[in-house]
Amino acid sequence: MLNGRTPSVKDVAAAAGVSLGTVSNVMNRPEVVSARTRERVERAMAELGFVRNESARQLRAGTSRTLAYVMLDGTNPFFHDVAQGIEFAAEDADLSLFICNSNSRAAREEVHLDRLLQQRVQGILITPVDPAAPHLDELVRRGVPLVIVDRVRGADSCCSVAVDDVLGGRIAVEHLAEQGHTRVAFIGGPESIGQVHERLQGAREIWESLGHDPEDLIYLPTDSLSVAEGRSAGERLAGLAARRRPTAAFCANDLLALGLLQQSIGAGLRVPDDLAIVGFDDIEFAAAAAVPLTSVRQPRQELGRAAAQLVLDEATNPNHRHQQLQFQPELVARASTATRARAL
Amino acid sequence: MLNGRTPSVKDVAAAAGVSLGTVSNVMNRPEVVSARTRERVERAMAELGFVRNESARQLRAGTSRTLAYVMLDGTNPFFHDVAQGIEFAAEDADLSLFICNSNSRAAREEVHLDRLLQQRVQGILITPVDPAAPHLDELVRRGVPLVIVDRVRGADSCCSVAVDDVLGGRIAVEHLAEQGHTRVAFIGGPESIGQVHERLQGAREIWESLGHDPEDLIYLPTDSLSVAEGRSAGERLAGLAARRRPTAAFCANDLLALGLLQQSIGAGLRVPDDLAIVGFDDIEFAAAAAVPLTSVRQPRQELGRAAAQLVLDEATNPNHRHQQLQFQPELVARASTATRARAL
DNA sequence: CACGGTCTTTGAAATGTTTCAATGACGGTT
DNA sequence: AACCGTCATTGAAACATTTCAAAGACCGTG
Repeated sequence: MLNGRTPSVKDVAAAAGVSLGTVSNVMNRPEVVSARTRERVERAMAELGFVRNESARQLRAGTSRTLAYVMLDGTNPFFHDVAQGIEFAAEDADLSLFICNSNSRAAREEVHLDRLLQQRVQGILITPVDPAAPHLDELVRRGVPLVIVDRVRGADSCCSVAVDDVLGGRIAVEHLAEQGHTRVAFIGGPESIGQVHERLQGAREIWESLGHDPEDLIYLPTDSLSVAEGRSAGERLAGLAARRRPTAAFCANDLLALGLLQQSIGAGLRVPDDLAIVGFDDIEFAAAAAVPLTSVRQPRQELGRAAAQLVLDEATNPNHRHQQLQFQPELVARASTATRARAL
Repeated sequence: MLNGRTPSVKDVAAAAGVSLGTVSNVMNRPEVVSARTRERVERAMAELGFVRNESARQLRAGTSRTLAYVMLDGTNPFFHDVAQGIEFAAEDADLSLFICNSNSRAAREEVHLDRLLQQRVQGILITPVDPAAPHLDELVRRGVPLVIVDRVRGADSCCSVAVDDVLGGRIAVEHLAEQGHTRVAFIGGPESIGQVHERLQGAREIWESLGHDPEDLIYLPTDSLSVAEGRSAGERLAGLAARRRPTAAFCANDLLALGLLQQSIGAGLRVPDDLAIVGFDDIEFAAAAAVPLTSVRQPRQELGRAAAQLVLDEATNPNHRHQQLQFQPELVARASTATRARAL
């Protein structure tokens, strides 16, 4: 029985008594081969347990059947939701999705990109550590279909899909202001992350346009966007003099908000009565928190799906035009900012 | 400039004025080629922007450079931690990791496995929907290195890596009993999942061996292991007659526990005073919950790492023996079961 | 019965690598 | 000057597929 080797089209052809080209036709254009031989070939395949060798196929056909997503941070569920969206789109297009994780390390990201290039994947989706990194230009120069997810690049040298983060900042703070808060903290960092910068910018814009004193929007910087940093920000918040202490906090993402929530409750504060909290992303765990978290919702799966469609367009449509898609975020109000009678 | 085509070894050879075999040597056994020509070839590669075609390499060399993990449920962070562990091991072995997600659907799992077979990946790690599924046998028969993660298969037809779930159930309930609870709920399901079954079994064993009435260990079945199901179990719990209502709950995983916690707090219960809660897995969000969750910790990354090592051994070591590795779980006590004076 | 047309099947080339036996170059030793 | 050994390079075959021009088979028509 083929002495162990895994059977090739040649073996199938021999078993079915046809030429090797015919076997290939059965797989790639079944309509061209007569019903009788097709059936014979298919039976031979089943009997031998034939599995097409994708490397050989790709080598000869010159086209890969996989997409890749390089995600930024595997510990943040947000990116998995994006990946899920991409996966659905890939499934529809009958492609495989290769998921990599750079863990926010530029070096790792580069290794992954290099591998993907070697693999000749059909397109790359990426949430980069640094959208301006030169190795991304490199991809563009090479002509690899590329879409930046949840970030944007200066020049429109490639497609990107993102959310209007300035607007996100505005609606979060507007919501807090409506609840009567007059001193609000913004928690997030480092500011070098575009997202953080823009959410803060939106927050400041609306705050001032509502006639509040810029001094009353307090920026508490963090080193990263993690639960632990949220806790530590909570401690710093608690350490502020009572008359300077904010009654509400807007966190640059939900992980921070969850950390802050935990620390606050642990310290005996009531949420939202003593401290109202707004997060960003609206990950599943935001709704599942002890005090369900108000959050600025990003259409996470939609983001992924749209990105996949763009990359496919670039890969297949000869007169593709790069686009910078922008989605609108939307506020999901929950208990962590619930309205109540507020002492003035 | 090569009129658009991406350069091949042939182009590099021409540019460097050497034979094509020499270029290959530079990549695969640099020690055999003289320093001068090696340098010349490397310069040519850099100038042309040569990237090795992995399909061709794999086709000829007959060996793939990637591992694959088919995860069961992308919405559960537990599996991402496992994946992370695999990724580290793969990184050490200089391999790529292909991550797929079956979303608990057997059909999707099968599609993924088929693709991976076509890709001729070096080995497959999987947390299967059903460990007894025939398509897994198929893989074994084909001789694909295979490791089952976080489940076990009856016969030792392949390697597996798991945690002692019976023990996990025992230590969870033992802990609750030590805190003085005399009526405890077990929340989880469906029981057809091996994990659930064994954790329940462990719970019952220790409960009875401590001299408690089996009737006082109340089984509240759920349809799945999600946050939403946890909430719904909480409602059922609240609906029980006061004299039958448990003072503690052991949940088959952390998602359930998080849902239960949220529902309970929302309903005005104090945790742990009115209801103590133990989860399972110890995902990051367990510690980050409003009331930090006591949980039975699985060594998640270790699980992945060990699984990767097994699959590599099977792939490379000719006298590999299948092993069923079992890790010990360990209780991480947090506020959700904190000791307090208990009314008897 | 020759011709033309349609529908199937075939055979060979091509894809980009790796591998390995064979060749070549170069010094040093007799 | 002939010979030998070492070290570096070369050339061709092989891997499993796809593609496409060309050949064959079959049938009806004139």
